[in-house]
Amino acid sequence: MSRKLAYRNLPQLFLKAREELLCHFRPIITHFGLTEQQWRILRALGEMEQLEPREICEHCHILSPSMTGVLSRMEEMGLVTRVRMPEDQRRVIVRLTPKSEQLVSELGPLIVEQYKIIEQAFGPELIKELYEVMDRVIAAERGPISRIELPPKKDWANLKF
Amino acid sequence: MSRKLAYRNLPQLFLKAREELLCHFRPIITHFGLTEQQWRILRALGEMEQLEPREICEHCHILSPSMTGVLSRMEEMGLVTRVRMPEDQRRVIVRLTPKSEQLVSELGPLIVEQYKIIEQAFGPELIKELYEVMDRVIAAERGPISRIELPPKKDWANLKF
DNA sequence: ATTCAATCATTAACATATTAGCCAGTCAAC
DNA sequence: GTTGACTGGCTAATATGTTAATGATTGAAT
Repeated sequence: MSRKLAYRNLPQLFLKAREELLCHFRPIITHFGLTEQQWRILRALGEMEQLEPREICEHCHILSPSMTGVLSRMEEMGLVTRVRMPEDQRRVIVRLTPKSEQLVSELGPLIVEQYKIIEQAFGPELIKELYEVMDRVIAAERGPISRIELPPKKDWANLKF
Repeated sequence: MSRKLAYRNLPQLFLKAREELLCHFRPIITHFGLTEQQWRILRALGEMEQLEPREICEHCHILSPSMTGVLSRMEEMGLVTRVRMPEDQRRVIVRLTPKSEQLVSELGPLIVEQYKIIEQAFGPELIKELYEVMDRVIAAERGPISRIELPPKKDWANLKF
């Protein structure tokens, strides 16, 4: 009874391919004492000047509960400032500090250098295709995809066999 | 001073695209009381009959320290058995249980159904291209890619500005 | 002015990711 | 038979992912 499914695990392939790329950047990022998520946020703030936590979540693909902790630690490290908006006490403005501005200006060019190296190694066409295919996947609407009907829920965790 | 880097954040695009796919499978997996990682392991064991933790780590892209906890919880739930190899007490054999065999045989077809739906929504060519591009990225050798030289390390976390 | 739904950030609880280090078991060289 | 390098699984410590719920704040409807 071959249990082999008809489709290879696509999300897992994404995971593997992503790791394949990231392993070339991780050493650079950790060299500066940052985590990958912290660098995503620094890079976003470097490009957008100022953002609200909610906007950073969307842009960097980090969930809100994680964001709270990440920003707290970054504030502690002196990498960002958090200021409540006077006109709406729920919202917050996040900015880079002089220190992190400096950090980004040093780290950014190194990342770009690494991209160039990877582009040569992978072949420029592959990189181009990558961006293109990714965009097409992301562009595919989430909504209109129908959902399969699920069988009645069993409590597998407590089922005895 | 526009800080915009020359390259879009490619690992982040992978993250987004992966999430775009996974959000169609996650409801199915959680419906059965599983996490995504647990399903990856169950699927692998369903196809390979028996595996050692080290092999599962490679196949499912889960690091060894995480694997310890995941397998412990799965053993606790009665989803896998762990047996030490007599001839080499360091190694362990992991297998499905009758319960999880049953689970996989129920869950697997639902996953396949969802793939078919996604394939129709995305277009079969896109899926095909996806698999192809992913494989090319993964095939790109990790070794021969040269590393940029890093500047002397500063302790950014404690630098005062 | 009060009520009510919606919004934003946060907390709580648990699972996993990541890095470093540990420890027992194996195996080959001495 | 010891030593020493190596392997495989594990622990520890910290950071993040994930889901659900809380709490304060706002704005619109009453």
